[in-house]
Amino acid sequence: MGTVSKALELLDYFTRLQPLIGLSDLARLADLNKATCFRLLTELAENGFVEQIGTGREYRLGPTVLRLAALREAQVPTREAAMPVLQALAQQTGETAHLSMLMADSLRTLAFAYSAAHVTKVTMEDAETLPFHATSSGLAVLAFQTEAFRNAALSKPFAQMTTSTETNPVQLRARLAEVRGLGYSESRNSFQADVHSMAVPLFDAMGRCSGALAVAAPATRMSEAQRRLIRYALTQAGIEITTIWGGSLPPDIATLWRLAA
Amino acid sequence: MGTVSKALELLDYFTRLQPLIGLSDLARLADLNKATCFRLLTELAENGFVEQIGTGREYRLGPTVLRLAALREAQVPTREAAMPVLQALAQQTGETAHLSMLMADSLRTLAFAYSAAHVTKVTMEDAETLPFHATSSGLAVLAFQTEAFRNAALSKPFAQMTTSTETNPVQLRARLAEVRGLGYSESRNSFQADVHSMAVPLFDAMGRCSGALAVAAPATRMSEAQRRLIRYALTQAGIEITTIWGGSLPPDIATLWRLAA
DNA sequence: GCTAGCGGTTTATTATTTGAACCGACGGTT
DNA sequence: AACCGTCGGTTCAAATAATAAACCGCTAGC
Repeated sequence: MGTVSKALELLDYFTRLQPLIGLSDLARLADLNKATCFRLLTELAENGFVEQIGTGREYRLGPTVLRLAALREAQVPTREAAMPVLQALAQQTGETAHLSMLMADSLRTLAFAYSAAHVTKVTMEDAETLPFHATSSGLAVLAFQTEAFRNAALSKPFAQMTTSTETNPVQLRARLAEVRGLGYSESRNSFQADVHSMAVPLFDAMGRCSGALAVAAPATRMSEAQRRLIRYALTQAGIEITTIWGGSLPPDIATLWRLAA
Repeated sequence: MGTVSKALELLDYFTRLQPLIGLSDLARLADLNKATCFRLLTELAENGFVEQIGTGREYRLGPTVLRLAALREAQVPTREAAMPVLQALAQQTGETAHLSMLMADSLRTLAFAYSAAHVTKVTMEDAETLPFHATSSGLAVLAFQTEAFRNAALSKPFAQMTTSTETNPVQLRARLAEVRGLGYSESRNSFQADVHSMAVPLFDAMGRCSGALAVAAPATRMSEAQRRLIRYALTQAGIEITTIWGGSLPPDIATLWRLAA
């Protein structure tokens, strides 16, 4: 792996839960020599990708990422453009809606919207990594990737996140085939206990699946009628976001979703 | 300069005006060997910092920057938190307000807000680089940096952007001393002809100046009364944003701004 | 069917990155 | 107050990764 990737991967260790990281900690996390880590951090800092905070000399993400994000949004209005649809989806279904995108082979939460309909709801974190095998979004995205991508993803070990997490690759492949046939995915208590979620894939201009749209609810509220409602709302919102993004639905998905309506 | 910086600087060539760049173009722009440029781009792409677009194989900024920006905003709500103040400032003054931050030794526009009061207005671009010597924001920021920073910035050549641009380092130093004495800066026709702007510095938690807040108007509308209004509105908004950011005003600036009120 | 430029690849050469040891400073413990 | 561990940061020889020129196949324009 090149030096550049090492530096960029350092940025991945900054999370909502651990937004400040010291030099030695980061070197340990990234399994780098402290001197190497220091040099990389210094270069990142010189370019504003990280900055050092007063006491303890810890590092955090810097202001440059804001500038780049503003440019990216101006060119490809991904997040902002999808937000209204996401909010409408949350409102229609009365549950938490979230949008995830494929970034460098991992699926990350890009945005989410809550509904005010219930006090109990599924809560989300920004920029969380979603495991392919244990989330409806992950299944939806993985189902529509190339065989090569799927093989790579399925060859990694799967974390047993709850007692119901499916970790058998053979079973997972069967689930994915099923998802391809239905045009949407579903996951029950496999990421977090008591959470039932449904998701649809999203497609870019080249017809590649680049993310997913999902609705997650406490398992107890997922009645048959509610599942039908969510499936309908998801496919409609999926069409909308794909359109906004200038993407194109594969014909078979378009057909499946039309039948669901 | 390290390899990492070279890669990161590639990202700087993507602008609002040139959001898509081909391999050969970028190599020329960055003055890199095509092979080198290719390798760097590939590493950036593997990490989602850039992505390749269908036809022509051009590159553009990738989705990872959105994720990082979301994390940064969650930790340090810079842009979002300042937006309402910026909008109020534009409305109060009837002119264009903008916010810039120091990123890796260059000053960049982070956000701006227009007023609906006049049809003619100063328009802005996101992520634009503001020259220190020719903008009120640049003067405001430079005035409150360390002597070392100032020397470095003043030793670079200055672009003559309009016929009135001040490019004499000695004169500029005098201007900066004046800005320190006043607590705000002003620039007239020095960046764009017919644009008159005023700016105040913004300070972070360590009391370092990390950005500027400015109001820019067509020169013809800058009456004496209007300048007083803008100066007042700017200092108030400056106090507000500094507070929101958890920053602390240097005591002398606090005094100056209180007197302006 | 020619040419020029494109994105991408290869290769020996070269310069950069690397890691162990080291530094002074800080904070707790004995 | 002497000790200990760890912190952020530095040093320098050894090792590894980055580099540049030439080359490829391809497309578009003429």
